[in-house]
Amino acid sequence: MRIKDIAKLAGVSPATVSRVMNNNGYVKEEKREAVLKVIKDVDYQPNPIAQSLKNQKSQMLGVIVPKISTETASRVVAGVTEVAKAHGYQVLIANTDLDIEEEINYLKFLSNKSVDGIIMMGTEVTDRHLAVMDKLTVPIVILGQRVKGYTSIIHNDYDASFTMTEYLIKQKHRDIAFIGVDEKDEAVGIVRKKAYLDCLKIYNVEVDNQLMAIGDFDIDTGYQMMQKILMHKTPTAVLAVTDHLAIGAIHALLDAGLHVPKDVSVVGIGDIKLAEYLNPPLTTVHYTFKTSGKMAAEAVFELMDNPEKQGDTLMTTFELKKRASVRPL
Amino acid sequence: MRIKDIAKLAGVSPATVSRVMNNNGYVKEEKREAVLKVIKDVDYQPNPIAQSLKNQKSQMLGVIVPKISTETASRVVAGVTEVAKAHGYQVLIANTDLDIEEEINYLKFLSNKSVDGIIMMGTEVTDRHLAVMDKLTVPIVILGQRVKGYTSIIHNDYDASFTMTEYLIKQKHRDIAFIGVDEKDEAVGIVRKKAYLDCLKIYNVEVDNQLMAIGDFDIDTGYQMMQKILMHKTPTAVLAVTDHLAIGAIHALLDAGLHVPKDVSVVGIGDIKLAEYLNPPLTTVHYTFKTSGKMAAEAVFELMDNPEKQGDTLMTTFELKKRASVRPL
DNA sequence: CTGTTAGCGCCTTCAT
DNA sequence: ATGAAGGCGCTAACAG
Repeated sequence: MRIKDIAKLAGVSPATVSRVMNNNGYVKEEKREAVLKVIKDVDYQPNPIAQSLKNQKSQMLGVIVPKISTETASRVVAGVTEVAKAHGYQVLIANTDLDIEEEINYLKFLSNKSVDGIIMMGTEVTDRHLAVMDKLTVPIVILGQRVKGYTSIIHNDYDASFTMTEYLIKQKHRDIAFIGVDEKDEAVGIVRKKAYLDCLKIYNVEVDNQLMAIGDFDIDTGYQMMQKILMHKTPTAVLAVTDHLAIGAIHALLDAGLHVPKDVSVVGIGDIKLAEYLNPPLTTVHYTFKTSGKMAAEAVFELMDNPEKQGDTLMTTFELKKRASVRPL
Repeated sequence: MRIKDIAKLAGVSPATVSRVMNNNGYVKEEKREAVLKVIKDVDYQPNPIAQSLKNQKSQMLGVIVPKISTETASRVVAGVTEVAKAHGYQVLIANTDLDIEEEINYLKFLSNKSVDGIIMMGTEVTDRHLAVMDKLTVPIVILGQRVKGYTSIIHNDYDASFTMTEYLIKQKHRDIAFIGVDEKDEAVGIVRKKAYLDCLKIYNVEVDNQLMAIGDFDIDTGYQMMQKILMHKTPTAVLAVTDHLAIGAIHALLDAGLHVPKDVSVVGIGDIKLAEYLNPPLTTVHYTFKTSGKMAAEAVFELMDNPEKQGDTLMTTFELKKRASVRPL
């Protein structure tokens, strides 16, 4: 069913139908009603692709995620879709599965007018990303990392990690192990580690390199890193840069016959949904990922109207969730 | 940059450029190379919207999910995107947030050629859904529910629930509580309950209605339903129809001073990622949601070529994950 | 107030 | 082997 058919049925021209549908231009009341009636009768819906081609707008937002099947990503997407819907937009998901090439491919693909704005939830932003991003004609917002010259929504990783470390120190912990991730991930790999180190320094707590381990993002890694640290020394507390790593660490401790938190306190960062239902409930930092997604989407719409605002950095809030996995000394 | 520009730069006609890009028709080798060079030099990418309009294909799959920020949904989407990518397709996410009206709206919206196929992960399929679905011109696959006349990918809810109940009975449990959900969700609300009841019957275990509670899908509900059941009687085992409900139940038991599994065994269904890391690790049924997503996507592509195959029902496998939350009596 | 026309960018006859 | 022309469905400019 095309606009032409509606026009014929209503005894008017296609232009009139268009005017009625888009509510612009003048059209005599009776004709308007006739058109409306036909539209309703045949349940006509205009072809969005044709509209896109004509309007040079696709009414779609593209979201590039490293791995959709993670709690973080799906919460972000939930936030994005919510705002998108409010603007009459659809959301296109590009799942890169942590493949940098894919990220760049999607960046290119999405740029050709197939979406009106891009939200990129990257882990690593390389020069090649920047090369592609510089040529983009649609607004882009980076989520999770700060990228110079581009609007970024970042989680306050530094303060979060610092606050957490400080909390442990105030509970009189001094032997605080650290389980981190590779530095390729700027926010998680570098910033959270720096905050930990800075905090130790400020409080005059000696840094023991053997109490630090770096690995991947998964639970198993947390388990292995914890084991590695235990071979050297048993800390009184462990700061893991993600909740999953913390869970792995807790299991390694239990398997080593250590009780949490009686023998060793453990904290994470991220506050996954189940953190409070773990045993013991995990002390962690709550990030508002859905809100980040909303902010990112709002920023994109903002940029669609005011491209010159490009470059802002917005920081989301966080909240320390004190739960039973920490014991004061 | 349009095809016309490329044509001009390469000294050929737009038609020739099109032929080169789509690898059809004859074009002299030297011209082909000239075109290819220009395309590479200017990093030209055709406008997918114009292609869609012309080809009457959008190269996009639509996925309607009840709530993207759930582990199930995101795993399904991961599977769909994987298969879609292999076919050169993009994935459009429609997040309904459990709103039936939205589901129907999206069904309508997606049908106008804005996607070439739809995967609907519904909780409830009403007559109004069917009315819209009947008019669809693009293939649709239902995931998670069986709908007559439509290709459906279903999880083997009956056998899974039956197997789980049987497992408890074989561990000599007789007072087996049941925490279910509303019957509006056919697969989870009705089928899993029926399997539980059938199994009790077959093994001549008496059904105690006070040991059964029905509520929502979240952890808190599991907690409350368990409390309610405990007011009546302390069962030796609890079958919760989802892992989240099981987690809530475990907490209610702990708060009531009961140990799991020493005093009460608890099992769930679904095998969320953290199930094995809970304390105690949760005995549950593992569903392959990502695989379901893949199957659904493959079925859609299949239907695009052979629409007459509409109506198949594919059942995914499941696996009983025996973990420490169950104690034999 | 309404209809005709042109064009968004691409692909596919048709003619050469 | 290649180019010109028309059309996918829609909307905006221009007449009238």
